[in-house]
Amino acid sequence: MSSASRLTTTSYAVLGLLAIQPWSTYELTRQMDRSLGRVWPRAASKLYEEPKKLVAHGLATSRQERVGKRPRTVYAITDAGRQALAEWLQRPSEGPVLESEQVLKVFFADQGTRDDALATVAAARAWAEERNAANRDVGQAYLAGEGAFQERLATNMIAGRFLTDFYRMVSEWADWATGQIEQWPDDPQRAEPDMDAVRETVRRATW
Amino acid sequence: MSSASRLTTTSYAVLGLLAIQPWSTYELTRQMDRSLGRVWPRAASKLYEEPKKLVAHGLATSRQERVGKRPRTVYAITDAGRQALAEWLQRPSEGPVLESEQVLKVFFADQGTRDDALATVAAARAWAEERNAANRDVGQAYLAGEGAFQERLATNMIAGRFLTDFYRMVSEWADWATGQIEQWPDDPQRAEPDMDAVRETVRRATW
DNA sequence: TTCTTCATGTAATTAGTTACATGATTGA
DNA sequence: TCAATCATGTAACTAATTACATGAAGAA
Repeated sequence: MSSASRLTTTSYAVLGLLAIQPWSTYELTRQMDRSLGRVWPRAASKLYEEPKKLVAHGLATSRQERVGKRPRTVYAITDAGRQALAEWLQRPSEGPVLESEQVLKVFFADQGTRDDALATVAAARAWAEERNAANRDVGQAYLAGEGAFQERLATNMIAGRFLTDFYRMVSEWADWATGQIEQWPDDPQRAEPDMDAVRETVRRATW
Repeated sequence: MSSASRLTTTSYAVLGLLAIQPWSTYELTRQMDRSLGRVWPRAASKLYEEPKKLVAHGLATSRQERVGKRPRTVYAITDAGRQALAEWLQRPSEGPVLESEQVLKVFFADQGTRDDALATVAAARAWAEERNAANRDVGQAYLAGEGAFQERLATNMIAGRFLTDFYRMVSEWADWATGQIEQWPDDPQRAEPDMDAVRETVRRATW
């Protein structure tokens, strides 16, 4: 019995990190902040829970260390863990899930002011630039031979490129949206749709 | 007190729909499926809960109708609701949240086979094409003058364009990734990073 | 008239977050 | 030596999901 509850994608995300090397829980949270969290964001406290589940399933082992008189836990993957990870990699995946409060607000922009809408897309642009800069720094570190886990560069790059493309897309969309909204009158309810832009958008959606 | 718990972004998403017109709960779930759900996905059952909260806060009213002898509830926004919505539109928003099991798997692709990785990116591409087709159909309906809520086209288009751009980006990324992975040897652990591709990616990230 | 799908919810469960507590380390 | 930050967790809470139940309408 013991069951220990089903493994989720988050469990496998942690398991994947353990496949690289053993980590203490805190180190796992650092990795989440830096890399993994961009495509699978979870709160730090979750990372204190999930490895226990992996241990209960026999996919990881835990070892107590101490720092001063304070204990800490370091987790390592088992052979069964590597096998479970490999099986997971063969299974079909869910498509991307996107949540954007900003786009949601743009969708309802006619209920607010034109300036609200402009501020919202400007915030989206700022967000994209900031994320992009951090992401680009990682890439540059690799180019300089300073990236952590150089041996993982081939896979890292493909995921990193996804982020680069995404941030760039958000930024370009924000610029385009700014241009559109600037053409609105003060009361967005009276905004006339730019039919040329609609046509161009439909064309862009036709590959 | 009564408090009725705090309003979340999901509450405002529903409130925004009610600002367009009154809807029954089921109709709200339809809208989620069709439009809103692409940027703020929530399960149908949530849409049976949230409007009650809006009513408790005085932001909406509910009216019982019947279909046969079966009752159903139709919600409408109040003036206070419109005001709350307008205030929400002025507030700062969270940036986009992206979750991708597929990119996660690519990140750990060296723990599986090359074919697994190819299958995963192919699935991402298929997902993007499918979503894109549905999204494009909406745009084409508008062009044909058949879109629902033509008066909302100006705002709809900006949100719709975000989706178009996103699906396109995913699809192009998947093609690029396929080309990269095809160069890997059978065992992805031995994959040599394509340094030219790294350089090009860093350049793309430099605006 | 029965089966299927559409429609309208409620209940049970869970995955995840926020808040809290506290020891260790560093540096002003 | 005091404050701030890094590190290590647990507890309380909640937002959201899945599962379930059932009536109505339309199709076979």
